[in-house]
Amino acid sequence: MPISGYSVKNLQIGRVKTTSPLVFKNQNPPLKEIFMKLSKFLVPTLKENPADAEVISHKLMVRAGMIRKLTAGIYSYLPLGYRSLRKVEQIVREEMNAAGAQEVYLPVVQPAELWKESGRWEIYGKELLRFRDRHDRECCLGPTHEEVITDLVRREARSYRDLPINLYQIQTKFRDEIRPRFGLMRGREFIMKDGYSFDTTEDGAERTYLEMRDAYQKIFTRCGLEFRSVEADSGPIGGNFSHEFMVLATTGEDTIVSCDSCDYAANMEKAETGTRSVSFPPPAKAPEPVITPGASTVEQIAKFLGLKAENIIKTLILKTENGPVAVLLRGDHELNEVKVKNFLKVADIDMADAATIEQVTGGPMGFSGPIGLENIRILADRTIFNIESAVVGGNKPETHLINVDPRHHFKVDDSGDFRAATEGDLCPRCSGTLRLNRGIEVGHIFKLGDKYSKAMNACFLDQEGKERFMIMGCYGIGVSRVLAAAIEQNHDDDGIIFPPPIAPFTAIITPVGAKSEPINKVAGDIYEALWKSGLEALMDDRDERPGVKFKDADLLGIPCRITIGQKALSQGNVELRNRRTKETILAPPERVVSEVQKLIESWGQLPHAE
RNA sequence: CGGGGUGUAGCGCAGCCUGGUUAGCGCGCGUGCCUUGGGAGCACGAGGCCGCCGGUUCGAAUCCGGCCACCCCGACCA
Repeated sequence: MPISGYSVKNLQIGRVKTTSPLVFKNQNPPLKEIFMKLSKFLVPTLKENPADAEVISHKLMVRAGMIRKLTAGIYSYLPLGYRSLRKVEQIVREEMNAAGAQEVYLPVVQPAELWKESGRWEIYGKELLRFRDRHDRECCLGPTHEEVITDLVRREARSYRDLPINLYQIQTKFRDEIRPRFGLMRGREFIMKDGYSFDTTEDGAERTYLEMRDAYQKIFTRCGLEFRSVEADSGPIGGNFSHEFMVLATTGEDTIVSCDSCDYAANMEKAETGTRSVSFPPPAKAPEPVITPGASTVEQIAKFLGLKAENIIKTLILKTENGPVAVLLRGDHELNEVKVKNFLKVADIDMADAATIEQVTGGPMGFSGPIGLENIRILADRTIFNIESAVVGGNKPETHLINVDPRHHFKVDDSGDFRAATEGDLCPRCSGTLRLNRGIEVGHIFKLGDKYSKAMNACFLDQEGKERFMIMGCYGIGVSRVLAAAIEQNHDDDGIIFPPPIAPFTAIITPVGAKSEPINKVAGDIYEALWKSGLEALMDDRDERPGVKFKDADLLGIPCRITIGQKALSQGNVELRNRRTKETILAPPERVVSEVQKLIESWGQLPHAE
């Protein structure tokens, strides 16, 4: 049934006659949005969870009618999902523009030649979807656009006068993931904002990097998300020029490490650990072998000898392309492979197999120790030197050594930080304590240096007329993943709780109870008033029972629900309900706009739902 | 790619082991009545190449073989 005062006829009244194709009249609000009726909107909500969904954001997005799967890792966005997606896009766009970046749109299909030039045709692996066109030319679908952008800029920017330049696009990417999962979180086709900067100097590139970092802070703040920017491993580039932006959510796949008293934060790969050194007297006893039958793991040895894992030093034998190395770690700590890789400057690290261990140590797997270990480089995590009396492997079957003092009883080649950070570790920057949290990576910024400009000969002439390589940076945001992450972070048992800036609508108007002319009239008036003040409202004009409307409104996660029913209306009021706090207030219709505005403004001050 | 699992109505599932009339159930959908503040009730109804191909059999959703798709764990990766 039509909302009182609104019919198709009214729609015509608002139509602007364009007198000339050169005259563009901007309408606010856009014409068609004046008719946001749920009865006409494709929002197929479901009561039950889809069988193939594992994570909450996937379940809720399907149930709320935001997305539908076409095939593995590939989704269609329905009107509601697309509205939210475009909100995220728009925030990204505005902040990128404000930071001086320019929007472009690059091809999805790319020629193999470019990828061969950068060397990635061979390196990239099977995630790069390759195919041939009718002329049998090799092509691929763009998983990222370093090659294309570098090619563009090297052709068009020849002088330092053309630089710096920072270009970005918001576009569909394709990565043929081995196992797509978690809905939008790890799809094969996804929407990404990728940006690339070209500077003339290292200093300039670093300035651009910091500008992008600021822009990213603004973007995720504006999206209404709780996030951290964390230091990430920047591999061969070095320095603090790789940051990941993580949305905090207990369901996140990544672990982030942050200090509880300073602003240090890093991902697990990068996270350093602080140490205090402990002093204790020289050893009173000499190492002594003990027979440890069948006890090869740290847990077994600790149990067998009746001590804690932290009194044990475990000796890991690793294989690298430059031969095996030994790494000593405290029994309760885990290896951080990236730290070892970076320290040794090697590309590959693997746990050694039993045969290699026997060959290197002379003993079986599970009984390796540093004493008597020769012809192998030994790295020690520095925490082992705080163990006064340690247990180590004996390099013989069923044998360990006790009473071992790491400072006196064996030698190591290098000591340093080689372990994974753990909850409660000392902060590497201050005297605070490290905490571990789960997060979802939604953005990554990276200083590329001249990796691509060198490979693809992207040069410019400097003031002296000398040819130099451009210094690049790249900056990604998983736009579709932001949406999923927002839901992982903001939901409850009833459904999604969208932060207002990325909600598909700000308010949903829910007329309930027996149909009556006054209720419909008020609903229509409120609807019009909200749109006129720039607040996007969805009218639930369906002929459904109140329970159905309430459940759907909760599921969709629209921040504010305005209920118009007989009871309150007889007192001259309508109800406004905050999706997040579930608080309901009464207000007369003419105050609805200001109350909705108030509700939205108060949103940021509240703690997040999770 | 290794291991495990599932394909039956739009969605969620039972039936399969032990072959046998017309393949069921819940939700959803259509019509009518009734109801109207948290996913109501009653009645009637529409909707199925039982994933695909082949085999066994008088007879296959059911047994056998092959293929395809999807899901989970792992490895991999952003």
